[in-house]
Amino acid sequence: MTTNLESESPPASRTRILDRAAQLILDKGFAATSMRDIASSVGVKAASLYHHFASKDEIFTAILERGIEVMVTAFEQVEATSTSEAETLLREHVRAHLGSLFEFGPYTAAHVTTFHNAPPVIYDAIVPRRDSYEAMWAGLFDRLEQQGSLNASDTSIARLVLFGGMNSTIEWFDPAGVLTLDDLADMIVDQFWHGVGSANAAHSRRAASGGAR
Amino acid sequence: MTTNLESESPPASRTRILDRAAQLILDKGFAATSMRDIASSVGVKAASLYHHFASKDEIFTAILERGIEVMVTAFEQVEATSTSEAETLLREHVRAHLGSLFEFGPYTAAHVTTFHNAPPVIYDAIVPRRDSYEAMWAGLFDRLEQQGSLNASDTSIARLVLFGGMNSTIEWFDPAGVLTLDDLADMIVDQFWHGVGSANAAHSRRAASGGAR
DNA sequence: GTCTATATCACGATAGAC
DNA sequence: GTCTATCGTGATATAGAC
Repeated sequence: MTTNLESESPPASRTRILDRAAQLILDKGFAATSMRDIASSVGVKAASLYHHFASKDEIFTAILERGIEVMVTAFEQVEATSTSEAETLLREHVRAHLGSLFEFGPYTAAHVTTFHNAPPVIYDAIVPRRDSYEAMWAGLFDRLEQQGSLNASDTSIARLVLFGGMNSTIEWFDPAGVLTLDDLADMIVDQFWHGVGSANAAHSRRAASGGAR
Repeated sequence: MTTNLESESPPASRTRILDRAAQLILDKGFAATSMRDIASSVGVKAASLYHHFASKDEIFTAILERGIEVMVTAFEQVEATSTSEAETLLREHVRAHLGSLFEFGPYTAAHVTTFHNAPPVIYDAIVPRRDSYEAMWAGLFDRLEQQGSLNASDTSIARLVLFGGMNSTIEWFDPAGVLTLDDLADMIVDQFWHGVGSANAAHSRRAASGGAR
């Protein structure tokens, strides 16, 4: 390596600014996070941020985009290495999404918690990318359904409810606790796939193919 | 009735202010909603709001409290009229919670979407009430588990994931569409109770009591 | 690339007339 | 109970020195 200056107390790079800003926005929300807050967290004055970004909106937009990028990358990585068995495939995707929320910086978490009331200009700019990630999951669910692996009366709603459950974990799950993200993914997929109601109590509606549980 | 003055264009009552404020806060978030915004929506000037509330924080706190109050009332009403069958009871509770989100003003919806990054003072003031609502659900789940109706490896996590799924509906469900809230509650409980994985694909783990699905 | 200084504006809140 | 007028503060953003 020709230089090692960058290894200690780096100058305020775009990445460093975004890292800190994303954490603040996750904690306090976008509107309540000031440029002075971000600058202070980075260790510079507010005016210096404008050398790296044109506006506060641009910082927020970059964070939301990065959040999606993390999720998309995680999804594609599973697709590239997956087995064909339905439940296992879903488990890997759920684990990957949880990884996006907890393991790759605050970008995805900030995206999930703050997107829905972002300023309209930002919201509209991000929606297409967000839709494209959602389309990946919709495609996955379509495939599972066509295989006969999925039995929901409405797969879109089943997917959205699963998503809501996954995304809510950032509000209550502590990845440093006794349960690992693998454990959590297992529990979520178990619940989604098999249900948690006792078979005894519920010999109801779909008393079909003499199967499991 | 002795007077009917109050039936048209009422003076800015506390309730009317809170109604409008809750809707704005649901849409834009607390920090991005100004007293001028609220006043404009009510049809008065900002200074007039201070005749009814001491501060913006007080308005927000009142909205968050009312959101919980709506949920608690809905929960208690189900408890007071419920049958004993586990799945039906859960269905009624899920329907009641969805009703709180969609049918009783924007209070509960605003609570769910904006609470997590409320200013610390407000957050701390609301947490106890929020915990008491959560305790009601925890109690319900404990009862279901002791009956043998619930089969989750961790009932708290099962409950939190269900909650995440329910609460996410305010971001994507349109109660004016083809599906009713009853339909939605059915789908969510079906998914939670029975799972949506095909029995064929998943004769796995818990191949227990020759039951349903 | 970061700083000081500042322009401009919107915010929450108050005072006091009506 | 609502208004006009305003205070003090902190917001985003810019200008220009270093």
